[in-house]
Amino acid sequence: MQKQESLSKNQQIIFDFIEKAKEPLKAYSILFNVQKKGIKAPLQVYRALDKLVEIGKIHKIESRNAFIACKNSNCEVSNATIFSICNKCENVSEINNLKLSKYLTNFEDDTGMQYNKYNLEFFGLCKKCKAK
Amino acid sequence: MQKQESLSKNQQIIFDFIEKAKEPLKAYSILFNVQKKGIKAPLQVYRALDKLVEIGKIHKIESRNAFIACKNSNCEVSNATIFSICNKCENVSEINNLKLSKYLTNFEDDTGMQYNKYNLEFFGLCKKCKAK
DNA sequence: TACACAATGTTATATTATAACAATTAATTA
DNA sequence: TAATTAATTGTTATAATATAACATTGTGTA
Ligand SMILES: [Zn+2]
Ligand SMILES: [Zn+2]
Ligand SMILES: [Zn+2]
Ligand SMILES: [Zn+2]
Repeated sequence: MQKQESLSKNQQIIFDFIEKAKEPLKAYSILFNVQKKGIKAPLQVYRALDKLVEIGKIHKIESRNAFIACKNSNCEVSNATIFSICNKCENVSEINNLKLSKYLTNFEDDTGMQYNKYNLEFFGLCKKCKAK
Repeated sequence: MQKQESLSKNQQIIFDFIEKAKEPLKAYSILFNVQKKGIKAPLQVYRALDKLVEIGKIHKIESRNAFIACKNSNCEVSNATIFSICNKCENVSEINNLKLSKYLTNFEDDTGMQYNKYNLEFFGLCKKCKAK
């Protein structure tokens, strides 16, 4: 079977919902909201999420257990992610900084370990919250 | 109240256990193992973990929901963490790379956001697992 | 068509984490 | 030292996140 081009029914439903959202969504919040579309069980959500993460359409924000659509054409595969997270308003956005991503992709430590993936999360206060 | 110098009883018990471990430990695994010391409930573990993370004695590996002792004198406060994670043997170690940590600490994006913390996790195959 | 694999449906359960409230211990300061 | 305040502990219950196991259905390929 060739590499999948299109999403399956459940994958599409769940991706559409995440894509429309302005903030990262939690699995059970997604479940609650797509029940009208016929998705009834957590596992149906988690399976779709797993696949969407795998193919890079969405990313998991590990520190929040939440999922966000990829808006970065540079990371069609989800092996190199950088996020900016506001600790006050919980706004999350994907950072698209070529210099930084190159730096990280090329990073080598002294242990001989071979890296094929990384996830970086920056925390702080966004401009709005800082002003308050 | 001044900044705490010494750990409380529960904090010490749980820190000792994590410190002796060679791999990151999960909260309920810790709970199971310290029950003989009189710690009976999840909340007792989570409270100690929260405090230990806050003061930088341990770190949470977000992608694994597990905790590891800090072995890096550079990050007595847990606001700047970099980990190396083997996806096969699950070995985790803290990376102490001054150049990289400086680069990240000084990182600024174009949104005017002010960062005071970051967490970076690299994934791949360690030397051992690569050889197999 | 026959095969292999991906995706779905369903029920139950495992794992991770917090709420709420009462009691106790330790540091501060008057 | 006594009163005050903050940190820590103990305890029960429950919330939130995630996976196991198994049967079935869809989909692309040979
Ligand atoms: Zn992305
Ligand atoms: Zn904000
Ligand atoms: Zn550390
Ligand atoms: Zn390994």
